[in-house]
Amino acid sequence: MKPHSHRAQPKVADRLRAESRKLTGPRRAIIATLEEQSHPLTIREIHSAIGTECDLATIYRSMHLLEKMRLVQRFDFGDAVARYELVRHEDHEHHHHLICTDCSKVVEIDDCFSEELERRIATGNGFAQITHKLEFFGVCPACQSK
Amino acid sequence: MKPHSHRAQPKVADRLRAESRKLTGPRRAIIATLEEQSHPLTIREIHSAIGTECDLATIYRSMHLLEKMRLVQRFDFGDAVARYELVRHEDHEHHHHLICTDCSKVVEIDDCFSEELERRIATGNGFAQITHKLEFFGVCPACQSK
DNA sequence: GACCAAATTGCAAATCATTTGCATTTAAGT
DNA sequence: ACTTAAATGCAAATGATTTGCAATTTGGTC
Repeated sequence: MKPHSHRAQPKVADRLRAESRKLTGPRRAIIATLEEQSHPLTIREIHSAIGTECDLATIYRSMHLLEKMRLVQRFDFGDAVARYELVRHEDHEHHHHLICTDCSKVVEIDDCFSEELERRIATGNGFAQITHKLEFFGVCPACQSK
Repeated sequence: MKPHSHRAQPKVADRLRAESRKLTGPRRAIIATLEEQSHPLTIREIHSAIGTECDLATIYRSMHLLEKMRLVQRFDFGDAVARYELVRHEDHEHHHHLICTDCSKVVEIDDCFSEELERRIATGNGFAQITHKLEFFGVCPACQSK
């Protein structure tokens, strides 16, 4: 049984409709795919999970839209490939990852440094609307014993 | 007068020689260019600073080598472009940036969260050799008043 | 100071991720 | 069913980065 399967779809449908966007076949498939995975997926991974019934360009365009609507979140792991994760709960939107530099295994990290540091950096430099990107890298247990 | 001009060259020359690498014209030019800037430069910026006397491919190759030798450091700002900064002091190798999302102005940040957090994340997940990438984004003072 | 081998370069062609133009299709509301 | 804006597929374009290969350099040697 798929853990969260199709739970987000109605919510997504409403959000799309609210902006006179459409819940199309490809978009259903993309969201269903993201729902089954708890870690960020690349466009290519989404594409092969869906099964080529949908063009790559369509996925690129959909991800841009969904990102702008804050329904998905984009992550950059430093390789030149975008990864996307479904936003399941608003309060979980902010999180990071721990990526194995050897096998690319991804662990979700909920810890983050204190907001006080961010605030200090913002005010110290006069910047507003400050955010940050943070990802951790290391060698996972399995790869350490190779 | 250029602040740090040509100060790193001899050190770099030694490090290269130690690995039977060569200090060539293009490499001198690349390093000289990086020395004049305190913020990370893209390959294209380095190329146009040097003045086309050197092929783009050569710069790409040199940056890979210099990065592997830890003479330069690569940063990713989330756009699909690599940026490189000269490593001036070993003790300053670890730092981050604050980037204006409007005008791309870059401010160097020496603050970082406590190593304790990193250590907790590492041990908590059994990972070794842990590192992290962290960059801040916001709107700089100048762009706030536009 | 010439000589050699290995390292490096320039140039062009190849990759890879992502974007875009355009004609055709489709979801949503009436 | 009808209309229309939104979305899609396909192919071609972009942009960053990489790579093959022949021609040049650099650093060490005699």
